[in-house]
Amino acid sequence: MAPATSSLPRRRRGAGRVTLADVASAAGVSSITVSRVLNDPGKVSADLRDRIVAAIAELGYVPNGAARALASARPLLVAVLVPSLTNEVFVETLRGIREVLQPKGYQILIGDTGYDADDEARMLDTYLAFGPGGLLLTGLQQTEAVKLRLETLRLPRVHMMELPAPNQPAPPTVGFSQTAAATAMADYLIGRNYRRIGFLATQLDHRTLLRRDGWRASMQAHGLYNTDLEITDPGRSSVGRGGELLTQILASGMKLDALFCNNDDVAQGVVFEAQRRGMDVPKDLAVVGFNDLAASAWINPGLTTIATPRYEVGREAALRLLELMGGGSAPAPLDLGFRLVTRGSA
Amino acid sequence: MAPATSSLPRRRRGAGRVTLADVASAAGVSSITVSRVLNDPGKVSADLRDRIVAAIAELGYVPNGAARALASARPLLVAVLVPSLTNEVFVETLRGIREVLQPKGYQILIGDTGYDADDEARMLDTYLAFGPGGLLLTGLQQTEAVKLRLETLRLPRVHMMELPAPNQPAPPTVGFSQTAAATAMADYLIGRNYRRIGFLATQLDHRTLLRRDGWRASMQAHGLYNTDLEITDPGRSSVGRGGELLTQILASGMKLDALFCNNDDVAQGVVFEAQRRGMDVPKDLAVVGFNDLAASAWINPGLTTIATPRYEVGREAALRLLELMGGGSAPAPLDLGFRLVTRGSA
DNA sequence: CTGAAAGCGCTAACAA
DNA sequence: TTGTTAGCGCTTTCAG
Repeated sequence: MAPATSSLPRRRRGAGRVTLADVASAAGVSSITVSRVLNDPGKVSADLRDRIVAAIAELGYVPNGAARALASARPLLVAVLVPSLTNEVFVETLRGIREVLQPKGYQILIGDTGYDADDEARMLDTYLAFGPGGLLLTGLQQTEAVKLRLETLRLPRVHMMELPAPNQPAPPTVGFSQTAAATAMADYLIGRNYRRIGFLATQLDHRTLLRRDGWRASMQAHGLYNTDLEITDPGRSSVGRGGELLTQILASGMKLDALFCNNDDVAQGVVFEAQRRGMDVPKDLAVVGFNDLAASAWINPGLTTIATPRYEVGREAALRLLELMGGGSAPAPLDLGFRLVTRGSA
Repeated sequence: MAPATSSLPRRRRGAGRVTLADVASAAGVSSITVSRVLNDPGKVSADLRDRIVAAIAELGYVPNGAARALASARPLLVAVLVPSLTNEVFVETLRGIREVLQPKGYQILIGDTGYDADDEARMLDTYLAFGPGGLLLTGLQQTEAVKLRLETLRLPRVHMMELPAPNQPAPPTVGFSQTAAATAMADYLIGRNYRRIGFLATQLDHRTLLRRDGWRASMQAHGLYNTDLEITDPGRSSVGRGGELLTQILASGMKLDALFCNNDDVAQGVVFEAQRRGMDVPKDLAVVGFNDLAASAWINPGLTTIATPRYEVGREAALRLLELMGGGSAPAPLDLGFRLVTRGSA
């Protein structure tokens, strides 16, 4: 006698994962009923539901997301591209994103572009292959190729952290004015009677350049601008780099009464190094940063800085993306502002 | 005359994404040939290949990952569960993981469990639905339900950061001995003639408890152990919390000559707060941490701490996972060790 | 080197 | 409330 299963098509691939059909036959129902229990339990009678739930548990069934995505054409993923995971700022943005998207059933594919536009382009293609329902991108500086692809795909997307030029057509964006924030900070320093205010720019990503523009605007408006005051270092920002750069500045004989660092990591390093050299911050050198990282309130002296709404940027961007994915129309850019936080360092 | 396409089945779902078949007909070949160009270009003649590549570019074709995963049963994802993305340690572990897995074509699904075993369990189920080829988990303390599910699934997995008890059956693991590291640190302090060495435990995750055990072992071996020396705070670790806890300790009138903090964040906060109070570190109070975060070398005084091989843990764990996914047999636990880094703080 | 047919596991549409 | 049928877009198997 032939084995009972001989007439069934032999399972060729996919070793032996438990499928919907397995659960269905164990519970004595059709697959679609099991599917309903999973997706819309209200549509199945309590009786059957219990039997099916029991069968699922017993067999250890795990739904196959690929099959589900393919059949329903309803995306389960959102791709998020940030420049760095090492940076507290983007981690908090991600937290905001997650808190909005996860309850809605979306999983997040996180891409770390390493501040590199070409890597971003490659990563985008990879992630697109997973059929995400939407995209969350950092900044507005994508490569031309990426922009083109984004346009032709017509995939819902929201850009984060910056703001488009006013009165220009722009993709949905949630952020704040990096430039205005830097101008506010420079104005503050000038108001405190600092005159030789250096700008220390590391990393040189687009947001750093916007901050430098903001500082320049203020300095020029007050007749204090001078090219020498711009100190540039293409390396990655870090506390250590901040210390090293202060050492270089001092060695160069450059005279400054204040130093505006493009971010808090660097500013903290400058403060630590100044301390090590017995300099008094802010008397010998005022130091300010950008972002208000968690530790900035606790170092000595506390760091004067710009508090950026990164968590809120994440939340609001995700909220807008949700609307877009639901068929809503493109929202206007949202400016979430910033806050100047004054502490002992300037 | 009926339109040329009238005999084709009407496309019901999935609006209008460009498919393999579209590319195929544009290039005048069959879909499978296009598929081969994508997956194994060597098997297609240069002539056809060029035509197909052109068609792909022209139509802006993006492969559908769900369909590919479903048809090939070859997983494209690896799920990684870490307790926190805010923690530099895990971010560096992730970097190691990515550097190994991405060149092999795997994308990474990152889960942030928030140090919560139940959330970890939920997250695992969600991620399992994406059909990952393997799992990278932090620690060895999963809930019973999770352990059971992991056993029945027989999904390749590697645990990170800790080490299983010796001579016990254990899942593949890459890490180092948290306990031995803490013992080494306590021994070091004792060797420097510190006697009243407090242990400041925040967060209370499993690795913190292991570190406490290591400290206890050393203290007991030297007859210096005393329950009062254990200071416990269930809140999340942070620089700020470290400062607050030092304040509490001082207010309580407790006398200590050294403080062993369960991680560097907290230790940094303690150092900053001590500084603020005009205390001399290490004379009035020696302070040590755990992990050797980037900033720990730069604060004043530099922090004596344990350098942990988290980047290597990520790399090695990913390498082992790759082997397992390729059908290799379970590797023995790998101990990557640690390094005691002495700086000014103790 | 290229293609036809079948089917991965699930859900949408329609029927009973 | 439940089931039947077809098909999502791709790759596998097997032929040519």
